[in-house]
Amino acid sequence: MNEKQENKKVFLEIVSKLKDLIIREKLQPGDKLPSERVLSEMLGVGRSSVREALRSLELLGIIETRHGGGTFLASSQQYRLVELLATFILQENQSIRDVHKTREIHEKEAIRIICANKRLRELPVWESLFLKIELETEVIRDHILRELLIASENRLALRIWIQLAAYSAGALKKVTTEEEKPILQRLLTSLRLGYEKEALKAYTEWLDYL
Amino acid sequence: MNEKQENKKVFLEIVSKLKDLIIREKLQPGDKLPSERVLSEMLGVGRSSVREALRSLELLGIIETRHGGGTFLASSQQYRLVELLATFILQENQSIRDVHKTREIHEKEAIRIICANKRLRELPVWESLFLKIELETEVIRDHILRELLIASENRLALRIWIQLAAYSAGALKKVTTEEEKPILQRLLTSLRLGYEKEALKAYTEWLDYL
DNA sequence: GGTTATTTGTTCGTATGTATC
DNA sequence: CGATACATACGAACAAATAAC
Repeated sequence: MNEKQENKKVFLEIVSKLKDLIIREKLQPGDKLPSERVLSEMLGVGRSSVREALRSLELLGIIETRHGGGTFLASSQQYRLVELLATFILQENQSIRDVHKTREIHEKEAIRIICANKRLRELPVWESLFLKIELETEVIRDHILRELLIASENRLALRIWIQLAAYSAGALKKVTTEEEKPILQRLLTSLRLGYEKEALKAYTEWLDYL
Repeated sequence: MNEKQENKKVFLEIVSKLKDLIIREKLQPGDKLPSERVLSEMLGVGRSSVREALRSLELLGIIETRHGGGTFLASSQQYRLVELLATFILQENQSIRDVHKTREIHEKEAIRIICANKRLRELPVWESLFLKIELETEVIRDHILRELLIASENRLALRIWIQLAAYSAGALKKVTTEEEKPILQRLLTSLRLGYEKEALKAYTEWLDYL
């Protein structure tokens, strides 16, 4: 796929080559990458340049390095969207709003998909969540939302949502209050019955408590 | 409070210090950062470590370096992050179905947002597109969809969509056929009138021609 | 448990190409 | 054109952490 792009910068080429390597070797999270010296020889570049590329990927959270151990594909693909966005890019209100809006897009779509599918509506997890909300004083917001995303059976959307949720985690309330309980239960009940409109309405109401 | 964050990694400390520097000195896009050697002395670290930090920020698009010129705060602060992470996330996620579904999520949401907003509905671009479809034999699908995403005024969603669209570009038809014309025109007309339901229906019909 | 080899962490020196004045 | 400042890139060297035996 990637023809020789004649990148002026060596380290960018290495980043690209590393990406190819990860795909070609089908490396899984936690797998070990070749050592810096081996990469340096393999690619015919200096070790310093290899390090510059590896560091860049490390800052992104794509790889993890252990001193004396080696370099590994990140085990928790949480990436570092959170800190990076927060510290560098997301000073503007517009960007913050975009993150929340995009989260909401995926959450609402998950609700729609579940409502439209009998099998998904009847998953036992909704009853479990209902009881959990009933019994526990605090429920973690994202836990509920994650279940929605998981149930909607779109792994890519789930992955995107996880990144966005990780960012919002710092800015939003983490747990639900007593007030939200009835709203949430209405959401879950509507969901199980397939009442899309009511479910979405409850979801929208819930957003007001953020 | 405490400046010293006790990061194990020097390069991460430098990244952090650079962030502080940018804020403290109130550097604006395009402004010059101290040279590598100066930074190296200022922070009491080796030049290679400084370079590793600078490269990381460069990959993120936060700074730009000009060979022989110096290092500058990036003029266009873009979501480079989205593009970078997208390549990795999309590669891990080998399900093309998920890519299409996620595309559709964003496209449908864009339609909803436009329908719900008078100002967006009245954008001249819809009439232009309508005429274009009328006059030209072939219209590029993604061109139409991109306009929808742009109009929905969520830059993050737009960037995500662009990545998804690029990824699925090889698998889908690129241009519209004669048959699709009336459907598309119905979509655009409904959009301008704010008939969300009809617009979404036309969109769904259009999907069948993919 | 200890020794050795491997690997990353960090710095430094050197040579080279580029930009600016 | 020349001089200077700067980034680019490589490689050597040693420290420190880990892994292997």
